[in-house]
Amino acid sequence: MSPYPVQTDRETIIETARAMIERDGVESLSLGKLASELGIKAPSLYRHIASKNAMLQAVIEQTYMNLFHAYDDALENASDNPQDQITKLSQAHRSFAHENPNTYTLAYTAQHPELRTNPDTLLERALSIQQIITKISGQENSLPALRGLLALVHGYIMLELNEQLQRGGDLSATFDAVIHAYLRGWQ
Amino acid sequence: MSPYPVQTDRETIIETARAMIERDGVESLSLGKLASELGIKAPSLYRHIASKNAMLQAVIEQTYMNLFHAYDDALENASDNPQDQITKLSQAHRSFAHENPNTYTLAYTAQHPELRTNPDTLLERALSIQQIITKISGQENSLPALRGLLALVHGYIMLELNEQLQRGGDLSATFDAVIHAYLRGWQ
DNA sequence: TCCCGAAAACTAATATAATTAGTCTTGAAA
DNA sequence: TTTCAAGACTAATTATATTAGTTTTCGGGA
Repeated sequence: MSPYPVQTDRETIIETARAMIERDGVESLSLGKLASELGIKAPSLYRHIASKNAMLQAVIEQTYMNLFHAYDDALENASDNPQDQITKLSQAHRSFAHENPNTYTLAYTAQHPELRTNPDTLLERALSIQQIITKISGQENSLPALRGLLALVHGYIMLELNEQLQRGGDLSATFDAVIHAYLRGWQ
Repeated sequence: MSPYPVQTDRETIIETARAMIERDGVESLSLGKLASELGIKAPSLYRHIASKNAMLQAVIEQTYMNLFHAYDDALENASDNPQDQITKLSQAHRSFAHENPNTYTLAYTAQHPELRTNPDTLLERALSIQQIITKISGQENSLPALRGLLALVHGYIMLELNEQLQRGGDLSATFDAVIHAYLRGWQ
């Protein structure tokens, strides 16, 4: 299977890159530093990845997978009350973003089209959350209500991460209150 | 005032950079291309700007100024009904982002702390919007309600710009409906 | 056991970018 | 007319992504 003194493989590269981005920010990640952390030289990376952008794309995809895993954990700890499920999912999303601010931001603000994640990956998750929302908003409003929820959760997090909510107050409690108000508006 | 055959000045540099970013994206803006568009060589830019980051920071600040100008225009065309005022402001914000997607995204996702805009610049605007919100949510909830509104508007726009709302439907109408539901939740 | 091919590493080289150092030019003011 | 400072220029440095071409060594077949 593996010839030579194999130093690394694609999976290790992606995970190392992910960790380095999370630690130091995307801006400061170069293929040289990444290779060095892996004990190889930069050009050797091209045996495993097509380009730096392709590598970033893989990091973004992995980040979504990790986020979805956090969703799963959250749903396991939720009651069968839809309001509670949405709250738990939203909190899980926010916690994930706070634990992984740099990769989260990377995943959600990928400029280059080349870096965008396949929508189908996201669709399946969206549908299952939409089913929960339907119980609150009704069938006819479930897509708008879902879109607004995602916008609210993501927007709140981005404002926090960009330090644009600096006027004090308990930001966790405010988050919960805002979600609650939003859901009430659709009932 | 101006010695030599002056080719450019700071204001022209910033505005040209802003236009180029809007046209081609931040990623593809180099000081070389910028200088070339201005008819000079890259090192000459350093007579007017301290660094590329300082220049980006100025572009971001200008973008906020332009956004605030759009707010002013919107309020002139609004009735004295707070619900109407918030709707008009939100629509103006969204329109601005759609007309200036690249600079809008740059302004709102500046990674480097070096690029962050002075919070005081934003505070004055936030306060005047908060006054309007107070009439809907009441005094005690006005800060959370304001934060949620900004999150909702910004988050919705970012999802649109990142092409994460691809399942059809009238996105403008949905935006209005989502804002409306949110405000109802705080009444 | 030996050899050989392919995977995966390496070195060298190229192109693009940001930035710094040092020099030249010229318009305005003395 | 002389001077000087602002603003331009060229040359050089450092990083970085990427490509080309070369070397190494293991595992499987002769």
